[in-house]
Amino acid sequence: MEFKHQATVTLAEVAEAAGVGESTVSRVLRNHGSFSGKTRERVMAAVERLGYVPNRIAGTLASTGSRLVAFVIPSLSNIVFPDVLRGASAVLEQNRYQAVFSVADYDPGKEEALAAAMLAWRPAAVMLAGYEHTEGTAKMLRASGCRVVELLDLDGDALDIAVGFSNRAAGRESAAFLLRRGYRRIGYVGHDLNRDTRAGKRFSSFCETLDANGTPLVAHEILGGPSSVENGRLGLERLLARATDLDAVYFSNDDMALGGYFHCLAQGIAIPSQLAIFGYNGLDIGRAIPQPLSTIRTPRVATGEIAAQLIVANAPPQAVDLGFELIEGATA
Amino acid sequence: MEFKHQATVTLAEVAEAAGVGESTVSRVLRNHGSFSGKTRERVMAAVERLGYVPNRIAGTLASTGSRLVAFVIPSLSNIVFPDVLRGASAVLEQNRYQAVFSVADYDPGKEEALAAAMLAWRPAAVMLAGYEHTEGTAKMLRASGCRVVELLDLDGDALDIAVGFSNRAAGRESAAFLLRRGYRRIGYVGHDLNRDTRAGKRFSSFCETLDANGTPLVAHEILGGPSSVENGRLGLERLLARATDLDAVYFSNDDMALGGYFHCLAQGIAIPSQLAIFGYNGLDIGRAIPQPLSTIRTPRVATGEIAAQLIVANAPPQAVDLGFELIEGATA
DNA sequence: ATGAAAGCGCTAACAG
DNA sequence: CTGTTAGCGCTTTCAT
Repeated sequence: MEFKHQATVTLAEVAEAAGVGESTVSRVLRNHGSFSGKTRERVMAAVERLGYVPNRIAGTLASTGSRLVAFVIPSLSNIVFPDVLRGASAVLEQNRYQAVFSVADYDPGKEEALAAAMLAWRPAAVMLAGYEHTEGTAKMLRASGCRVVELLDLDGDALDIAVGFSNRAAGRESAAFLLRRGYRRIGYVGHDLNRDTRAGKRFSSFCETLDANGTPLVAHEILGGPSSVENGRLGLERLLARATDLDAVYFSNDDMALGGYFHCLAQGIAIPSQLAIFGYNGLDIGRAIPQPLSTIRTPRVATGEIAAQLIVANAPPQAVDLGFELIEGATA
Repeated sequence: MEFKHQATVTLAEVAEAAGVGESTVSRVLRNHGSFSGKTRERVMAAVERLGYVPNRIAGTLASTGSRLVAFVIPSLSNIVFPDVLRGASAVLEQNRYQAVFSVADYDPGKEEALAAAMLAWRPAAVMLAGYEHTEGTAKMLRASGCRVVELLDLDGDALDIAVGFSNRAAGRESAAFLLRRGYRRIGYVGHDLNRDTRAGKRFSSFCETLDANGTPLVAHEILGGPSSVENGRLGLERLLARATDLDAVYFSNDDMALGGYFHCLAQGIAIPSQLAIFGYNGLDIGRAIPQPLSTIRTPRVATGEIAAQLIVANAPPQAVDLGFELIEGATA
C-alpha cells in the first residue's frame, strides 16, 4: 500500500509556465550549461510560483548516476555506528548526497540480503563494516561496479576502499600497555565474538601478545548476545567467581568495561590497585566516571567523514589508516 | 563525480534470455499477477545466469509509488534516535522499504532544507522529531502529499500521524514523584532548551507542578551545547556551588543525570540521602550503575516500530500515545 | 543560448 | 497466462 503522489508539479509544467523548453529548466536548476540571466529569472520565478520540487528518482534514472550512499551496518544498539553515520552524513549532506541505511544485526547472511536490496537503488557506494562478508556479498559487490567502502578494520584485503585502523594492533597495544604497567594475571570479558569479528581480532592479538610475554591469559568469560553495560557487569562477576587472583581485566569494549567498573564500585573492589580495567572505543562517558576509563579511543566520526569524502571525490581504491589513541586513564 | 554504472543487466535482457516478454519478467519478479510455474522457472534461471539486479529507481519512477522512508532526525550523538531508527528499520526491512536519513542538528532551518532534499526522492513518508518545525517545513510537507510522522512528542497538533508520548506529562510526573518522596528544595540541570524543545516542554511542566505545590524550583543551571555526561557533571558542580541546600536535582536526560551521579560519587555526596537525582530516557546504563537511576523510561524503539508499521499499512492520520514508565530506581 | 526528441529501465493497462 | 505499448519525469545529445 505505498503512497501515490498527488498531482505533483513536473519540470514540463515549469517549462510551460516559464515559456521555455524543458532542457532549459533543467540547465538552470542544475546550474549546468549556459543560459541567460533573464531566462534564469523567469525559470526561478515559475519554480517558486508552482512550488516545484525536482524529482530525483527521475533525474537519477535519466543520468544513470546516483547520489545515494548505502550503509549496511551491523548494529544501532550502541553509539559506535551512529558515530560513523554522523561523520559520514555531515559530509554527504554538504555534497547533496543522500544516506540510506539498513541494519544487518551482525549476521553475514542478512548483510548479503540487505546489500542486494541496496544495490537495487543503484547507489554511488555501499559502505559496510569490516572485511568479513559472505562469498555471495563479495561477488555481488564486485559485480555491481559500484564503489565499496569497508569501515573500521584494516586487517585483511579490501574489496575497494577501506577506512579505519587495525583491530589487531589495538588488541596488541592494549596487552602491551597492561604488561608495561606490571599486570600479569590478566582476564578477559567479552560478548559474542563469532558475530563481532573485529572484537574477535582484538581478543586474539591481545592473547598472542600475552603469550609472547610468557604470561598467558588466565581466564575469560564470553557472554552471548550483544555487548552492554549489564553484560559487562555480569561477565566480570562470573569471571571473578572462577578466577579470584586476577590483577587486570580486558573488556571487549567500553560498554562492557563500564559494567565491570560499576561491579567493582558496588562490590568495593579497589580500582586499579585490586583490579585494573581496560576497555575499547573511548566513549565520552568513560571520561566522566570518577576514575577515567583506561581504553583505546577509536576515530569513529572521522572514519565516516573520510569514507564519505573519498566517495564524493571518487577517489581510487585505497586503504586509509586513521589509527587510534591509547588513553591511559585511571583504571589501569 | 558520481558513479557511472558499468554495463548493468536490464529487465529487457532477462526477458530476451528467458524468451518471454518484459512484463512477464516483471510479474514473476514481483510475484504479482499470474504466470505459469514453467515460465517462472525460466525467468528465474535467466535472472540467476545473468546476475540481474532489478533497478528500483526505474521501478519507482514507473509505478509512481516509492518504498523509501525518509528520516530527518535532530541528532545521532546519543542513543535516542538510533533507537528509534533501529525500531523503524526492522519493520521497514521486512516490508521491503528502504530507510533514508539525514541529521538536522536540532536546527529548524537545517531541518527545512533537509526535508526539502528528502522530498525530491518522493518518499512514502517523512519522519521528523516532534512538532516544532518552521512554517516553511510544515507548508512544504503538507503540499507534498506524502505521509508525515512526527515522533516522540504528543503535545501539539500533528500534521498527519504522531507517535510518542507527552513530554509535558513526563515532566509533570517527574515532579510529582519527587514531591511524593518528600523532596522540597529541587534544582534543575539541563542542556540547550531552545534547540531541544521536547526537553523544554518537560522542564516547563516540571516547574509548573512544583509551583502548584507551593515549592517552586530553587535553582537551575542550563549548559549550552548538546547533552552529555560531562555537561551533566559540570552542570551539577556549578549548580551546587550556587545553591548548597538542594535535596534533589532533575536533569534534562539520563546522560546529564549520569554526569551528576558521577559527580556525587567523586565528591562523596551521598545519594539519595544528601542529594537525590532524577533523569529522563531510561537508558540501559542507568540500571547498571551501583544505584539504579531513578528516571522515566521512554519507548524509543517502539516509537520507531509503530511509526513504520503505520506507514507500511497506510494507516489514516492519528496520534498514538505509547506512554512512558516511571522507574523508581535508587537515586531519588 | 535554447528547443526537440530520444531515451534511462521499469510498471501498468490493455489486448489477445 | 502472456506480449505489446505507452508512459513515469528527467537528462542529454544534437540541432538551430
